[in-house]
Amino acid sequence: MPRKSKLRDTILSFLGNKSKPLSVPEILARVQKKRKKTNKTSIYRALEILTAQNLVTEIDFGEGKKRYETANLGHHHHLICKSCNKVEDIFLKTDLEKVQKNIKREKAFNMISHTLEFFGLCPKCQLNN
Amino acid sequence: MPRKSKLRDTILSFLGNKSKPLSVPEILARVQKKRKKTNKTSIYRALEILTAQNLVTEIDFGEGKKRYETANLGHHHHLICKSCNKVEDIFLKTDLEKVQKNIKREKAFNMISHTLEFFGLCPKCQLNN
DNA sequence: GTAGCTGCAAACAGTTTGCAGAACC
DNA sequence: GGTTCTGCAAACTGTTTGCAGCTAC
Repeated sequence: MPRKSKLRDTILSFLGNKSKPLSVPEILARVQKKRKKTNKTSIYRALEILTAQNLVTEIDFGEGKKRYETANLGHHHHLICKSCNKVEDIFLKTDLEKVQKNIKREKAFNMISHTLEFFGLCPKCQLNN
Repeated sequence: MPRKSKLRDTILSFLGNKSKPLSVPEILARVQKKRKKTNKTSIYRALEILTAQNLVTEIDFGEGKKRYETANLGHHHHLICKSCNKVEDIFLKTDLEKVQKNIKREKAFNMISHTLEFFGLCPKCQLNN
């Protein structure tokens, strides 16, 4: 059983202030402003535990590194601006329920999860062009 | 303008034999069976050109490395088995046209692209449990 | 001959592993 | 006191960069 850990609490508070999903280097930089000697290894291990506890969700925007966000928002997707990199959460009403059911029926594929991210230009960046 | 390149032709032929989308290490291993001294740098640069020419598509299954497949199948998604790692192509009839239109209308977000991958258990692996 | 392609060495970024010491309960 | 957490050093993997030599046209 995991014990109380100040580091994990700190990370959770940063991910809670959700500007956007944070990468390990970003989390490390923020944590080190409070505690200089914090090590990246500890961040990786803390995130591993938080993810296993379903307190944090791992996402991947195809940047070659993972990002993390609090899980308490529930299942959702993201609009990622290719120009300013802003990330907006988006909750699909019907989601992909029907699509997944069709796949299960037609392919006998037992669905566990899916990833769905949208890339484009946010309203602001559409103007600056 | 790109010239003719034996390496790019070789890579294309491997991606054409599509077992599943290949990563750079996998492509390198296959190419080196034919030409031992082929360098990974050349693979990366060849793929960069092929991607720019829209002959090859880059995909990311969240493994910490990119994968590549021929673009000639057209836009599609993947069913990835979490047990045996088999990858099956899937073509969604309606795709996400409607979803994307709604987002554009509601959020004024100008959509460029999206990623959508499904993870689960293939029929075979459902039995071996 | 000149632009593009390739190999090699080195660097770089994110991530993982092993071990010793500190913190928790 | 034993288990969990943390820091540090080192390694590992995928990717990028600079430069010199080779190839295609």
